[in-house]
Amino acid sequence: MPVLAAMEQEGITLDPAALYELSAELAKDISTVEAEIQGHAGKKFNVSSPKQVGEVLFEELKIVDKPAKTKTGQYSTSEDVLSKLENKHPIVRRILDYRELVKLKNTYVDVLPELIHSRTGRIHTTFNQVVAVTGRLSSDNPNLQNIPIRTARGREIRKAFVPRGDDYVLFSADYSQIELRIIAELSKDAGMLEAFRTGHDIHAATAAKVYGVPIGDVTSDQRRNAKMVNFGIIYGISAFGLSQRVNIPRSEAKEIIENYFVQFPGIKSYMDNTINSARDLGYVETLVGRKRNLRDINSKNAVVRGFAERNAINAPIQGSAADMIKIAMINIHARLGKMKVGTKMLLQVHDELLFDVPKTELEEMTAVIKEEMERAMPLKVPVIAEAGHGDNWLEAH
DNA sequence: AATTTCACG
DNA sequence: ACGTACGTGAAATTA
Repeated sequence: MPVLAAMEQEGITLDPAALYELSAELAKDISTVEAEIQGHAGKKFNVSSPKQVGEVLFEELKIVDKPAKTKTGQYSTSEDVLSKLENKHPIVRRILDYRELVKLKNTYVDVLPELIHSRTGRIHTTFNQVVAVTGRLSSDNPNLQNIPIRTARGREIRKAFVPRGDDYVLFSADYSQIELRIIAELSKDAGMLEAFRTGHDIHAATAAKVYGVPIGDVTSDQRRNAKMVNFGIIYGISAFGLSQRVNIPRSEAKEIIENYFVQFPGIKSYMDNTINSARDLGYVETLVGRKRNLRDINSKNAVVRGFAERNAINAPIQGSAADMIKIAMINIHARLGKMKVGTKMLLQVHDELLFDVPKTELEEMTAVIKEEMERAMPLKVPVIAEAGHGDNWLEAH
């Protein structure tokens, strides 16, 4: 609590001028794209209305025979649906473009500058410690754990988060593949332990095993698929889920998963054991023994039970990573206090910590922060934190 | 107030 | 036959 309170009160500096400029650019692009969409549709309509978008795409343009529906019977126009229909009509790509731009403008660019505190001149979030069921933190009012980074326009927003002054840099340190390292720890799977101990690219190493090729011969497609499988493992994999994400037939996804479990038998048995234990006890535990109750683990409804089973797999993984970074935060905060330095912890984003660091302390802090993150909760495999710094949050990565 | 969508890890 | 990858928060629309 004291660590989070200090971070909340410290806040983070925003460059509002950069966002005002971006807002004007986005406004211009949004009206261009909106006009183009309405041109394709042959009429004006509210492009922000999923209902109206669905009617235009599936009743007027009829771009597909059997449109997907939401659980309330509306046409689904979500990103995963539309991205698969991009080749049906040029309007589809433009709707996705419109959505991206409007999201960024309305959720971040036009809102964050208004939240600069009148006295501190900085942005102050709230970190919630008892919201996420896995033990993660959450951040709200504003949420600073979901600042964009994946698209070009999104990265412009991240650039507006800057150091507290000219003599400072933003310093970021993030855990490398922490959830997969924790699976290696929990499962003790020999192949996964070995992959991390050799320091190989974990997704390439997974692909090499699953596809039966030398690691040097792994293609980018094979690596991408293996990466999706590794994510699937963390989430409690299903053939359906993998087939959706990789866009392959479910039968193919099933084969990949079966082969994965042949290559990593320790993962398979860990998952079976975890679910069986949860059925007996009614809960699962993280590495330091924090529990998540799973009241539906013995449900007779297969769908409900399936959710609980995936929770049983995921919660110890996500939760142990959350425990680890919290321990690191406590130790770092204590150490910074003792050292009487100007470095301040600003934000936590699940596997990343962000700091304001005086340029004079940069070398020292790189060593201290990395060390504390890596030693917070030792595992059977190396725990690696990667650090960077820059004149804004994007460059710090 | 509920639904839909989408931003992040 | 069913409905499905884990965890969040926020905005706009719809009911």
